[in-house]
Amino acid sequence: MAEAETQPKRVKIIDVARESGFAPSTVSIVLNNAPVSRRVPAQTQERIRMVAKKLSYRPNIFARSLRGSRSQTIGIIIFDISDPYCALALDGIQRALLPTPYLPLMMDARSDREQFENYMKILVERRVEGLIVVATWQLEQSKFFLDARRELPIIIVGRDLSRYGISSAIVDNEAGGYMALQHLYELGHREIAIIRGPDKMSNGDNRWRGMQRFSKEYRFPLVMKRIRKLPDSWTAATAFSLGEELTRELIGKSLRFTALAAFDDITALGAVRALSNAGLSVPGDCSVIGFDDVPQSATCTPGVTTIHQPLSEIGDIAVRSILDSLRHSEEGSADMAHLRAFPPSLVVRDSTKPLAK
Amino acid sequence: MAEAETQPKRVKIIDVARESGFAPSTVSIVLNNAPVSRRVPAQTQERIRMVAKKLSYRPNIFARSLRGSRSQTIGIIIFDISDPYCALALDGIQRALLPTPYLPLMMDARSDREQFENYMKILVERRVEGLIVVATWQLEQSKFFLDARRELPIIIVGRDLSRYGISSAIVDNEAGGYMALQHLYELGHREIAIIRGPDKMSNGDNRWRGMQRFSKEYRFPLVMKRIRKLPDSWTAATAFSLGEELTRELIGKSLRFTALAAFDDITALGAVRALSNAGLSVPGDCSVIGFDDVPQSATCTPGVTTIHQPLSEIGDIAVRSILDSLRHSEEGSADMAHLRAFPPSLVVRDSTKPLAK
DNA sequence: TTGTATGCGTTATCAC
DNA sequence: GTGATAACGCATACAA
Repeated sequence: MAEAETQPKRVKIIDVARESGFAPSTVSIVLNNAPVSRRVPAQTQERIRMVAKKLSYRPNIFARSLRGSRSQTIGIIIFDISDPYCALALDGIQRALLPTPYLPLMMDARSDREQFENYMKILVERRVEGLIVVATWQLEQSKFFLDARRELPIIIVGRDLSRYGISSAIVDNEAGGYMALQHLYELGHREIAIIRGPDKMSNGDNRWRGMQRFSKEYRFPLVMKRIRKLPDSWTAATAFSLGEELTRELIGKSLRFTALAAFDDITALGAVRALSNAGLSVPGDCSVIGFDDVPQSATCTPGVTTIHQPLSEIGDIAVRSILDSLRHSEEGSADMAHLRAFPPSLVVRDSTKPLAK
Repeated sequence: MAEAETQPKRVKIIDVARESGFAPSTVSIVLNNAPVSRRVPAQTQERIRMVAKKLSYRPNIFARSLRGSRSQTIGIIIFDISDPYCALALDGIQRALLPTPYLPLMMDARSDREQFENYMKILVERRVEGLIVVATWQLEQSKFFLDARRELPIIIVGRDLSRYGISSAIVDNEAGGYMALQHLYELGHREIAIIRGPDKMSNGDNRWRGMQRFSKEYRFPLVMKRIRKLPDSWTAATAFSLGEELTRELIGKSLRFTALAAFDDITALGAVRALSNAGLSVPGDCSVIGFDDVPQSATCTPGVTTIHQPLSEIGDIAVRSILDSLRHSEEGSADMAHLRAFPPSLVVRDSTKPLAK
């Protein structure tokens, strides 16, 4: 209704120039802190800046990006923002990006591979200067990654794709698996059921590998019949019901187990549901441990003991890595793909307790 | 590795022109389906399109946006993506946006008011053609909204700001509050504790109003001493512990209550924790109902009965509203701010059950 | 030290 | 029907 009256005319650099009495180029130089600006008198600079602020001048990004090809933005592409793990990682990344001059441009693929690739193209097209990918599973090596990597620095959070030449930042999953099993063991549990990750994890399932290492070091044999593997159909959306189903299956076989280690928190929550439905209490009859430390493991009752991922640090490193690469490519120096793995930590809540003698 | 390495050089419209033997302007006209293109022979069009595809030409958005001032993007600004409610709403919006030619440009303010306003400015600056704001609480009338509204269509999801001339899409909170209380009542509960929303909700607390209406219609008095109000410090991050605290308080006063209606799901989860810590079982000793139907109310055990918001529809309407406004302003027709309220629905899980006689 | 001229890739308005 | 040309707003090399 009110839109016909005031067409808010944008203030351009030439307006600032006129108002301050200098030429547009001078204004540009000053406002961008160009190297040459060191030779323009402080007084001039101040005057220009003042006028710019007074007119609340904001450069037109399209013109700026068209001219140079820098956009001052970092692309963030998330495989599925409904996945609480992704949301947590995103938070870390955003916080790390805040003090930098870069603007995050985020896209959510909503678990759709095609969308994911499409968005990657779009982000490159939008001239993002770097790309941070948050994808925790079901992400195979993609031709797009390699193509994109030729044009801009790129890092992936949550998966290890370093062997394909893509920098990666992840939690040390093996250490986490080790810790989870160790925790149950030290509480006195010896009959432990395990729900492993799906085969398809291109990580291989390092959490499982960590458990195997623990088993070896402590000479504590893992009994195969108490172990189930998540199917490849496992996603953030199906984790709960799969966890419930596999646990029901374990219970049905009337295998004894006094503790259960799940591949992740949501799977663990499904396990809790199954145990409860079978009339077993957690942790009374069975201790349960998860992995990831997503918000729901803290807000359910009993709170679920889990392995925490330092996503704040991971986000930090992801951002720093991108900025480093940017600087490197500016300086023409080499920039190797690297893998950063961060140590997880144990968060003890109420779903685990010492084995009653 | 002997494969032909194409340098990441961008293909421009002039390349397509050369390759197809026509002029850049003709190419532009055809590829954009401009009105004039009706007069260029089908054969020419086809040839141009073919070449464009062959070279995989993608127009430079910066040049395009600089020239015209349309960006083909819709801005989405989220007050806090960690809030599962926001995440849910976002999902609905994204899905609705998918089949349109508009690209979502999303920013997450991470609960920071200043960031929020800053991002709003940035989005306007980036020439988004419309703005969808997802903010469920703690959002007062902002000068920015009104300013922005003069430049582009804007709709807010999750709050009713229609009285300030901002289109809004929300769930019918009053109906929801009514339903929640009705559910407990029909299960036979008469001693019902209630945790109301904070005063600061600029909605006023319509959920509470709905409960009052139920109370009147059913001649079922609400007993004040069983009612607690969330403090203004209530946020997505503090909801759990506030719910726990208020419930502990209620229990401590040894007031009898056989059911509890919480302002939202997370608060309800806090209540469950408090009840459990006090040795009371849910729903055995006390039924609990939440509001929103966020994921964690389904994945905890027992699952929490709650009031579901049709966020998919709400997202749909938000997007449609923006597109309508866009069309209107193109046609110069009037475009009134409106309020759309959607009916919620009851989702019965395991945290409520009939009162044992 | 400051100003002028040029080009970034498109699209729209004209002539042809 | 098609093609040359101007303009969008800015940054930069170069001239003054």
